[in-house]
Amino acid sequence: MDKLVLIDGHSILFRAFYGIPNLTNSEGLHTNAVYGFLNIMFKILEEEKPDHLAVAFDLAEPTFRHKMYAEYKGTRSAAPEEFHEQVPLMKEVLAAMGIPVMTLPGYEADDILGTLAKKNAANGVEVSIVSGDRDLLQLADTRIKIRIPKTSRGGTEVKDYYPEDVKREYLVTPKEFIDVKALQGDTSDNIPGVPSIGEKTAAAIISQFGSIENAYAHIDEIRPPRAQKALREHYDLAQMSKELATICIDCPISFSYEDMAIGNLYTPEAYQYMKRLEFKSILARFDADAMGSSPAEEHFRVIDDLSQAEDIFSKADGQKKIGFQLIIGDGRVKGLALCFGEEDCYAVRAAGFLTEAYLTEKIRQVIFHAEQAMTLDLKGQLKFLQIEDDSPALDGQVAGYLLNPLKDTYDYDDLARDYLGMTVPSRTDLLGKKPVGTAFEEEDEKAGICVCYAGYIAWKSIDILREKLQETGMWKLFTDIEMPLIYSLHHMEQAGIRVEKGSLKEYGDNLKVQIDQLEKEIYGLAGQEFNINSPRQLGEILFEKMKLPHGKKTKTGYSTAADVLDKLAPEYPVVQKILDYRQLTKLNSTYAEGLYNYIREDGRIHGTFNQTITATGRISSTEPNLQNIPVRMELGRQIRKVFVPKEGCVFVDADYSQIELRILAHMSGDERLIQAYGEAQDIHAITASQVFHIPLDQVTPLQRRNAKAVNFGIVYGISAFGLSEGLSISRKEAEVYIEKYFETYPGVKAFLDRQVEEGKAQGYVTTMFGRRRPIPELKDANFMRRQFGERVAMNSPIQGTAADIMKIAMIAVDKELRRRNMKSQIVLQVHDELLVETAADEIAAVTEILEEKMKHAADLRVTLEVEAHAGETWYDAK
DNA sequence: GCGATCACG
DNA sequence: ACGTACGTGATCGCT
Repeated sequence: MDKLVLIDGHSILFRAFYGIPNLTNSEGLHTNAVYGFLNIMFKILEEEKPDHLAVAFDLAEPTFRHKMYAEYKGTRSAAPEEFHEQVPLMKEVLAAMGIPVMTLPGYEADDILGTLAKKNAANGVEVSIVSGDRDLLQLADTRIKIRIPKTSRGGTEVKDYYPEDVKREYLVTPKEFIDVKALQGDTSDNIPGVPSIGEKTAAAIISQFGSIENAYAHIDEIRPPRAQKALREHYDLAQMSKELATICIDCPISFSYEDMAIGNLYTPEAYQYMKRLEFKSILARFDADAMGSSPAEEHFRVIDDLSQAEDIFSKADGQKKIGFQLIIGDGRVKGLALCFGEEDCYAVRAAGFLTEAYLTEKIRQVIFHAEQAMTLDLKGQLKFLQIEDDSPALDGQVAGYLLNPLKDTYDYDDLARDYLGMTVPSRTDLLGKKPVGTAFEEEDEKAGICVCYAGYIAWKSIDILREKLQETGMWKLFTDIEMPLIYSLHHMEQAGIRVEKGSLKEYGDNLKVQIDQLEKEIYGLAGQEFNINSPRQLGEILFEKMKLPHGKKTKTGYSTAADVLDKLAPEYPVVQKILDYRQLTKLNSTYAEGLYNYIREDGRIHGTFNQTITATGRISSTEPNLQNIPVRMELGRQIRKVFVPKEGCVFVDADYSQIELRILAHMSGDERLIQAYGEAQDIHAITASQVFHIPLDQVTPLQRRNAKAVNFGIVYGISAFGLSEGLSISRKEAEVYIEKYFETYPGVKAFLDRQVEEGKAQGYVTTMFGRRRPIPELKDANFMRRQFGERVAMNSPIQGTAADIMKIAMIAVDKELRRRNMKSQIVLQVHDELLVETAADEIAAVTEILEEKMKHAADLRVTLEVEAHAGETWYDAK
């Protein structure tokens, strides 16, 4: 069966433009629409596997419709410049892939599509037309499928229309659909229509009468009267509109079926385009091997012989700049990369005389004798690399993170692309899923190349990364905070935290008993067994079978989120039980069982603390996440009792009190807020007192709660909607609160406005310590995303500064503990909290160090308050 | 692999 | 009209 896919170029490009977040390459070219178009196209090609393909575009010049109707506006005149500049680019990219780009003077893309679709379908070809424009539904036919992509939440879904689908949705045939459109009131489209007839009414009238002509012939029978009047007065307009909306199916387009045959899309020419546009996921579709390799590879050498290694190390020793990389796999050193010039790139394999100890000692020497040594993921190598923060080692990934914290990865190929303008094969390109360590050990040739690249790119990017960090004012942040932090995080990971295995098991077993009980009760009340953990099944049981009033509508069904169920719980016992069940299963699977599996031989959990993940500068915690251990609910909080210090130790826990609000006071310089925070212990109460004009001692718990929610809102980037949700009040009331807050603290308002302004002007906002967060959303074509950008502009300087301060404090505490050779060690950092496993005889000293270093990590116009407690478990130390 | 949910700051 | 509080990660069900 022959298959032809026809794409409505402008329409799909336009849709992608508004559907895909703003994207620019390093030249500053807007690329989001092209990117979205290509993804939709590839998706369709994969689904349909057609043998023929073509894309039609409109031309700027007038068409036959303009001649028919002087007022005709033509297609989509009001798109922004960012869209228009992508149209020629799109055509070039398609041409590079050998895909026919069709245009026809005097006609629109629709006409080309209609003509080719009908002609080829008549010859027995299966045709798919891809468009975002529903007017095309008139072309649906037995062998013509209209495919309309919907950019729904991230992914693109394609909705298909054969004639019966059009009938189902609009109650009319494809041919009649033109009449529906013509009858319909103008909806910002380019075609005039009869005013005040909506889609529903128009569809009903046409399904009854078949056409506007016949409807007009029965004008007295038209219901509702409003529509009858409209058609009576504007019948001529409707006819005109019908003519304009009718797609021409015999326009003089000369593309033959053979012209549209799909050849090899993955041409070197197309590859160059994808490279330039930085479409990484699309580049992955190309066979990189066939596209030629980087000339740097000529000088890559694999070493597995001792005497050669000796030569290289002695040549490397004393080099000012080096790139290095320990290759680790299965907890062992498999080799290393070492680079100190374009022609000196080596992958040294650990084998025979080239032992782990030999390699690590040699590289340690080379690093210490260098002025600058760069590597990627230094923390991951510190277990083997016996160096401390007095070494000149720099981490290129962390540098890349500071320069743009929004990326997912900072691998050598990312740095090569972003800072060296080079396209090099990634680890995955070279090795697939296989770990480098294993592949290198097995003498895989490509692994040698991969290892060399790591060293080569680390070496080659030293200068540019330093320059960029200096240009952006982040060099100090890099060298004084982020680099030392690597060592502190490493120490913390090495320390781990002790967990009582037996107690954790007991806790889990206890939960399981209760879960079983609840499960039975829920089945009883529901009248059947089902998977309570499946939101889909649960929704069906609650809102269809049991007919409970459903709250929020969702994408895939009914929402069964806690805030929805909370409202139903008082009235329906089963709902409360489901909430309890959810809580218990969460505690059991994520915490009881989840954590249990991470306990190592030493009785401790050694999680990973990631330094290059968050957009704001915070660290994150994985495998397991030790930064979200329950605390808010008592039952969950009990888990903290299994986190215990080792023998002879207690925990000392110290946390900042309202650090973000204090930072807001300082950064905004609002005198009233600064004074308020200087005086009062209870920040939320004093906010209530000042905002609502009540004496501090007369603030009610409700007023305090409201003030607290407003404070949260301010830090999150205030919006009336968000606050109204948080407080379950109307938007109007929320607006009043916000207004009163800003009247009370005008400096805060000015500060937040300034962040948004700066964000728009510069493309990024900054923390007190110069950390940047780019906010591309502020320039997005999509309103919601722009709005999001504004909230981010308000929040990031605050959250980011808090993160900076905590990092400074953490480094200082860690260094002090080590300087004094103390036995105590930091075991956790939870954003505004440090947990120290403290030797019994060091409690007073540790408490003092924590308070001192945390309070004085930054010099603000308000004091930083720290609360410290000692306890036998984490539960008790809070 | 992604959405829904829920744990934390 | 749009459809939202900021920042994370793990688990589950489902395609």
